[in-house]
Amino acid sequence: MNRLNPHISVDCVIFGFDEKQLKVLLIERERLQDENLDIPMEVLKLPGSLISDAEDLDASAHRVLLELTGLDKIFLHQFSVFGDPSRLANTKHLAWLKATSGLPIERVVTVAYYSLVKIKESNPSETLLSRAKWISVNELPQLVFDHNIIINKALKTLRKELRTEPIGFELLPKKFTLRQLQNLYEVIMGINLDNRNFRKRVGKLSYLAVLPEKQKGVSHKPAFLYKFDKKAFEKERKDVGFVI
Amino acid sequence: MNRLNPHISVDCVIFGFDEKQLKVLLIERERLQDENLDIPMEVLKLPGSLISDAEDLDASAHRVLLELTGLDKIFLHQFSVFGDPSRLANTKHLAWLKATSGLPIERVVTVAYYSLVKIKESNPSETLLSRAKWISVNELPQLVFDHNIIINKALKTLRKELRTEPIGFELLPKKFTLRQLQNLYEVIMGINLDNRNFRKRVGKLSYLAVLPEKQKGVSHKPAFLYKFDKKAFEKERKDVGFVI
DNA sequence: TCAAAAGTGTTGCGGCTACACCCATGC
DNA sequence: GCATGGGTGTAGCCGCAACACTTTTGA
Repeated sequence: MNRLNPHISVDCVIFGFDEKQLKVLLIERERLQDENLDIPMEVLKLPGSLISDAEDLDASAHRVLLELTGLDKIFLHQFSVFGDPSRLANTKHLAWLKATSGLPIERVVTVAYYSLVKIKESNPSETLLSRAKWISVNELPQLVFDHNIIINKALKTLRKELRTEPIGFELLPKKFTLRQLQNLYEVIMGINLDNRNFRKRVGKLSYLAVLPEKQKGVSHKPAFLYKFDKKAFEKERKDVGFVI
Repeated sequence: MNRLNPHISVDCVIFGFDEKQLKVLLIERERLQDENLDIPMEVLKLPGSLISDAEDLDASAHRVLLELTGLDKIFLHQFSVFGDPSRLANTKHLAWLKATSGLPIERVVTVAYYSLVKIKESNPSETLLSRAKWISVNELPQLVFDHNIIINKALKTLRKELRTEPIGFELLPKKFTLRQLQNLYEVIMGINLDNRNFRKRVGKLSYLAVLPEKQKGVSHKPAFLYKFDKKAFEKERKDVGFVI
């Protein structure tokens, strides 16, 4: 009863932020034994997996993520489904999938998740480490199947959510400076923020708590460290007006 | 090649607004020939269907909707996937599904859409008319499978989208009064809006166009009619600041 | 002492809220 | 003429944008 279900998969777009760039964690697919290396074929893919029969979708996605980053209980949101009947039409990619799964694949509908991880705290398992790569979202190569489309939609979703949900913190270390937070918003949203106004704004947030601690070892005035206070956020959350 | 795919379905939460209440279009399921009417069983369900093999997900949802409302090219958004392995666990419901589909159902992952329709312009086909019912979201009975959960999530999604997207118009007649628009927001969001301020606000919107026409046959001062100008909206759309 | 980033206040403007009365129509 | 909902203006407050200099540290 714990067979793989060859009709449904999950794919995870795992975002990370390295202080300068927004990145995505991609996997170098296995080479086939008889692969003809003269015929070039995309080698990078999103981490994903067919679901297994008795497994919930969210559980599948968590499993993929745990295997890949060593991280448990992290931010993970289902954001879309991709089910175009021709999404696996690329014959090279399909042959690869059949060979590696050992299953008779016909049509696969994939449930897409996006995840936010703290790059420095992630810890890929040994076996995957060598095949996993953080790639900047601005320098994505052609990926297998429809994975570029999936990432684009994940990015759009992330930008939208970031405007209304306090999820930026998920991409930063537990303790972070206001400058790091500002950079994160600037990079992901593609905007510039006035430093003073930004500080005034976030200074009012009850759920952004300053710590009695400063940066160390920087060759300039060290900044105070902050943390996201989840409990304060849950308490304070009040939905504001709407925009028509 | 156009068999039904017994692993994946679509379900549509079709919202309508009747000036006072937000409603959902539900279907009375067929009775089984040998159904024991002494054993009560939920009779209402969301309109939905297994997808067919060569059909895109969106196309399936559009098909369901066209059959049900006679409406084509209407607002339809995929908003979630429900894939809990035990979502079909209710043995009565499952027996019913097997009997009506004639297929060996094991696990079905369903892709959920929500749709906004103008109740008065919808026109269910003869065969469905008698089995389709508009039910207020405040008076929902127990439905089959996990359909109550699906509707709740659709409602949450609708409220969220309504705050940032101009989709309320989809629920109103092509020509509507400002009072109708205000009622719609008040009912769906569960808030009260100051009439003067509401008018001032929407008065500024370039994409809300007043028509040289008034209501007729009302026993009070007739209101001007407005329409949503989609082109003006597309042009004007500029993403505003973000909320952290 | 220099380089690099942290941190800080004020002013003007525009948008939001709160609030009460007259108007046009059908009956 | 009365009941019903349509339609209008103002004043105060708050939040947001614009803008430049001093401070603290390591090298």
